[in-house]
Amino acid sequence: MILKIYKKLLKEHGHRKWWPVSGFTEPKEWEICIGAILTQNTAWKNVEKALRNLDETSCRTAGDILNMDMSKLRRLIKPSGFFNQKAKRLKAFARYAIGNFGSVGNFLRNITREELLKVNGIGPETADAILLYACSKPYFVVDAYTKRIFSRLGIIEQSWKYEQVREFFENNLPKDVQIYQEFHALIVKHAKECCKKVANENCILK
DNA sequence: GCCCAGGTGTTTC
DNA sequence: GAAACACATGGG
Repeated sequence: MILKIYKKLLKEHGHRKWWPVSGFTEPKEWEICIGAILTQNTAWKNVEKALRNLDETSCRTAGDILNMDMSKLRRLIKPSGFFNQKAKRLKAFARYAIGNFGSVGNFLRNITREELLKVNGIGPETADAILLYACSKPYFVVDAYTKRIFSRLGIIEQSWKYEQVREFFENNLPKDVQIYQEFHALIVKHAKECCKKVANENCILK
């Protein structure tokens, strides 16, 4: 049933090419990690401005984040909102990756979900976005859109907790990184077009 | 001016 | 536990 919805969305919207990256960081997966933190409860347009500021300042690596003055980091990411706490989160995250794994590459290869969730500022959705899109590990990313769309369809309950929804999707889909990556991207696309807070009558899933 | 956006951590019942 | 709140910018 879930796979059928996936195929319907894929047919409607095509491949989404997620996660969007410009590739200015080293490694390029690092941009996914910082984007995942910056986009917390924030429109992606605003995140792009913050990422562009980092790009223009040649802030390309975790080390660059660590070495940067806090006030400068706050200023650069200001367009993405919540800049005080996000600056702290970026620092904490970079410190964790480098301090515990030596390099971002090593971090990406060896990090576990359980460990990632212990980092301050990394909740379940951010952790799964990093695991799925930066590490290419099969964890399904659940966001507000996912809950809204699938509870409206009567497939899940609005009251389900994050882990419950994630496990539901993972248990009802082939354990396939490509599908998980594509599906989440399609859900975001679909939500923005046709499943906003006020439901669209022409929703293709109805 | 109001509402919303690819959440998370803390405080308070 | 779960509900309420703080965190902040920019676009519609």
